[in-house]
Amino acid sequence: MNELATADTSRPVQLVARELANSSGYLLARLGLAFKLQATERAEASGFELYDYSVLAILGEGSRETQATIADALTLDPSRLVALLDSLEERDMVERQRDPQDRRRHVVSITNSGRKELARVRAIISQLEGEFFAPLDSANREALHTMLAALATQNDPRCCPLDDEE
Amino acid sequence: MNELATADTSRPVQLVARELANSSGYLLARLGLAFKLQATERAEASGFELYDYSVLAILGEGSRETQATIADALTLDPSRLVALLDSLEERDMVERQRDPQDRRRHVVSITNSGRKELARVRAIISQLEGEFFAPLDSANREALHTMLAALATQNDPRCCPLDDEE
DNA sequence: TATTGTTATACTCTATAACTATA
DNA sequence: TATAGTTATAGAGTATAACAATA
Repeated sequence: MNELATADTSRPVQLVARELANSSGYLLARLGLAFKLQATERAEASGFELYDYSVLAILGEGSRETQATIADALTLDPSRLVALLDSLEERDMVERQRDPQDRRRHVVSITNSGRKELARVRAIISQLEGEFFAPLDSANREALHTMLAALATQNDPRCCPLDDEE
Repeated sequence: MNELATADTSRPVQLVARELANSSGYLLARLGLAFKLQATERAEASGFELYDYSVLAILGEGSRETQATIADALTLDPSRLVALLDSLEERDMVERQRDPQDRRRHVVSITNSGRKELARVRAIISQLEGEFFAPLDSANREALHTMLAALATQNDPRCCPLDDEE
């Protein structure tokens, strides 16, 4: 139940301060949060946590990873990753195996079922992106992405190390 | 102390999944959060909470506001606003007065001292923006802002109702 | 002794619900 | 009875610290 929808008769809609709306940083933060919330909402409606997608995406690309490297890539505390992997493993999307070389390590890999589920979440997020960026035409969307990538590269090189073309 | 800085010798830097880095939504969320964290950090280093800036910006523009309208503009629960205003009032940046028309209401207004402090935070955030968006030249920065405003308008019209020029 | 993954603890944040004073 | 602002309560989320197994 959205209270904003019911309040529109009682008082005029309060606008964000112009000063903030004129700030690209503010818009960036606001839109970024909005996108994340919507992505979370849709993913959860289909039985995924948003982090599930990140984990599956990493495992779907790279070779088999150890928990420490996954946590590192996600900038996530290893202790938080445990519950995520427990859940993914219960649902047969990933497998944990002891590394014979170093029996302290768990080698995590994606299962066939996990790849199918990855395709499902990918489609959900992709659909959302289409809607979210709909106000921009294709050329502008590409220009936006290039600029965001440039900012991300400065902000955290781990994000977009080389401007490699898709 | 950033642990990433100390770990660079032990293992190769883990990169974000390409699939995520290629998503504009992901970059938006990541950059938005990064900007907010940096803004929070700098503001707090100067004795401000980030919300202080929002409140002061609203009061600095509009006429005198009631607590409900401020909370509405910030999409903040009125109960959370109380502590914010308490703090601002203690520091003589805002004043609360009973509305004679309706003694349940508090009319909140910015003080002269508050205007000076507003100028200070504004400068801090403005400086950060300059650094954060430095990878883009002036024309691109403007193009980016226009696109973000278009997205914000779709996402929440309360944010940027008309594309009014600065 | 140090490291990997795991579990337990404690703390912060915030949403919700009660409460008061006015209407 | 309903509303504006305030205070109190409780629950979620998470960072931190302890832990067991292995190196």
